[in-house]
Amino acid sequence: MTHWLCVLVQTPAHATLGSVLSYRSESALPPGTLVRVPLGQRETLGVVWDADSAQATGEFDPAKIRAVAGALEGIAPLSAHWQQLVTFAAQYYQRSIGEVALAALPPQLRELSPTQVQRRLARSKSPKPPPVDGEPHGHPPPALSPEQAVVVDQIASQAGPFLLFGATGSGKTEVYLHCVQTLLAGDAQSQALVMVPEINLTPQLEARFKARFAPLYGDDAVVSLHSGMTNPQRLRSWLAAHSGSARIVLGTRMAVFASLPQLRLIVVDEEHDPSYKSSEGARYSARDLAVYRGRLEGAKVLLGSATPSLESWHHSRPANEGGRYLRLHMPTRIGTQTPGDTDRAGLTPTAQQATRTAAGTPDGLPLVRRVDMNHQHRHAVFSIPLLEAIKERVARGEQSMVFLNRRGYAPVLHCTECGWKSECPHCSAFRVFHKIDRTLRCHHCGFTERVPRACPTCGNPDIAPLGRGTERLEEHLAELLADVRRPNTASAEFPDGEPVRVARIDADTTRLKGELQSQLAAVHAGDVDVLVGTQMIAKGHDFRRITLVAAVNPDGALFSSDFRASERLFSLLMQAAGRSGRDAALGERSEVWIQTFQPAHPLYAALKRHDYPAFAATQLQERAQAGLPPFTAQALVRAEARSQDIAQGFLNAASLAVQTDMAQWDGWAPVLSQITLYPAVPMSIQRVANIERAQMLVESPSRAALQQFLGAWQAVLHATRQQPAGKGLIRWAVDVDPLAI
DNA sequence: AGCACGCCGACT
DNA sequence: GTCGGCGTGCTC
Repeated sequence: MTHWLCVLVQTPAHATLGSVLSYRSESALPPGTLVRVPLGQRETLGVVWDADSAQATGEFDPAKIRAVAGALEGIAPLSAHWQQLVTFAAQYYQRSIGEVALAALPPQLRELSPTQVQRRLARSKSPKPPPVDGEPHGHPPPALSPEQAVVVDQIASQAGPFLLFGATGSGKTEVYLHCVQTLLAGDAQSQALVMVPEINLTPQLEARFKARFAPLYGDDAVVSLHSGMTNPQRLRSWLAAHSGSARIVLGTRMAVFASLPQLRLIVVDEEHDPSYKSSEGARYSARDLAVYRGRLEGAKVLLGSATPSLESWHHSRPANEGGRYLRLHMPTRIGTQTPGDTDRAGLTPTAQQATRTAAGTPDGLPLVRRVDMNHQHRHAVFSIPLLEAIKERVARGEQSMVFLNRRGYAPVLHCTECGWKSECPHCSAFRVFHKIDRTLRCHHCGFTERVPRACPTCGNPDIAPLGRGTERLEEHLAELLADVRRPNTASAEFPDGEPVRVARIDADTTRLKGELQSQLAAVHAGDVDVLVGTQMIAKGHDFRRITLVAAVNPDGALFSSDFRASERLFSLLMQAAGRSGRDAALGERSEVWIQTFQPAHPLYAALKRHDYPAFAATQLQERAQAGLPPFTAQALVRAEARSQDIAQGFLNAASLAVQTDMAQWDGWAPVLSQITLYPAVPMSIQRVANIERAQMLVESPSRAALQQFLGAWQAVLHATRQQPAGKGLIRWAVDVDPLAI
């Protein structure tokens, strides 16, 4: 008997071809089945979406329908829940369903021939059995602190979703571990998904989860899923999760689409982190999809952060005020056992005690100090008191960390004679001076040239760096500390102690795989006295000997045109503060230094009190008054073209067209009346790699209205592209809930 | 997006 | 004489 099937295939967003194609098959294939299908001259991976329904053939000429080449044997169909997640994501983020579905599968499933997939499948079918001696070996899980115990009880007894608002060092990870452990122990099939924002954070997380769960469930029970893995590794992890043999999946945002047939718990750590929002393809928010997926599958969702996103904070207001998440609070830092000299690699999970520590503040949080730069020498990079404080740390054998969110030596090179600046010829941005290899590098398109010996326009040899990045900061700090010696412990070679060691960690020093881990290990081993870096070092890493964290020049974000800039700054500084004094023995004298020209700014005042709730309250009040998210729903339509006029012209034409069309459609007036369409404007970096970029903001007080509108606008945008206004347009894309405008 | 077909310059 | 440049056009 011939069956008619709808099959999803990967087709580009702008192809006239849809992503749901009709095929026939002699055998019945249930929805969710992975199949190989012929498409033009090639054969590609498809997912059966619907079988034997009227939709399966649609308008398409039945004579042209081809037969599926075959199903991928041995791989169970993707669950109805997974299909629903993909359907929702495609609809919400305005992409084709085929694109979302196929992008959610491991690349090798697409690339490999069915026989190759079979071979991989057979190889992974021989799992090492978990140890059978019932009693787990290794370290017993640490006792929970009273705060952790309360939180764990709440999670066990309530439905969620939960927002775990816990200070850095309050033991959120232990709560995750505990919840996962309870879940797995109570249900022999259940699976948990734990997400972190960055690939860099997965190794420590994996080490910690494996230490806890491999003795109980075997080494294969914990798998990772992130884009830093090789394709064979990803396929292996994916198959383990899909078959149910992996009980815990750890990963970055892409893991939210993992096939987990028995998913019961989703953890989103550092839920505020912008990395959860995808910035290419379907621009999904893995955090928001996690909440949707949890509801869909009946899995508990636990979002954790010391500085929640204002969206999540708002959603976790009391239920009688309309909150949808349950807010759980852990304000206290947990005392840690002084690790002594054995904790060198810093990778060993830290044994925790349920004790409060005496530290900079009553909750064990570091003291925040503001340095008024108005009272410092005009061009001082390091204020005198900060420099003294760093020297004190060196003298005591403690470590300091200095942040600057700008890599390279100087953001611009400039001619003192004619005013030439190191603009990128392909982008509307300056090329950054990297002294280490004497290059000018564009951080947007990658265009790199050697630094000219003299000014390219006037020949003046006197071209100077303007501003500073981490490279220059490291150099400058090394000069300032040149005379300082470390305390003389054992070295006979340096009677007065060795020179201070300044190191730098940023995207430039960690380009090679494994570099970050080895540089972090050097910091942990005490080989570094002062660490200079970008926000890369602010996230997650557990430094035990750092007692001073300094933000040299954070003011920029206070006056940014981006309404989310202060939220990000607050969160970054709180995270950075969290790096200081994690060792209880040193916690007492741990400090965070903020150099600022705005010492009285409310953001810094709230930071000093470690008072996120107060900061969030004022921010939310401002957002409400200004009609910004989370009180308004936003979407951006971005267009790329050879000229700015074409990009903007396309957007404005599509905007006009949808408004005139929609005004005549029955029943659409109420939708349109809730939509605000702004004029097209150039993007903040207008030109990248010689492509002009423009965007248009769409706003609505109603998320549902915005969704309806965007869905209908899609067709108009496609049509506009065919019109004269679309001539010369390269591409366009919708970004729902954009993070930067 | 792939992968065809299709019509013009430097090579075995 | 062919190999190959990337310009349009189609894929259930």
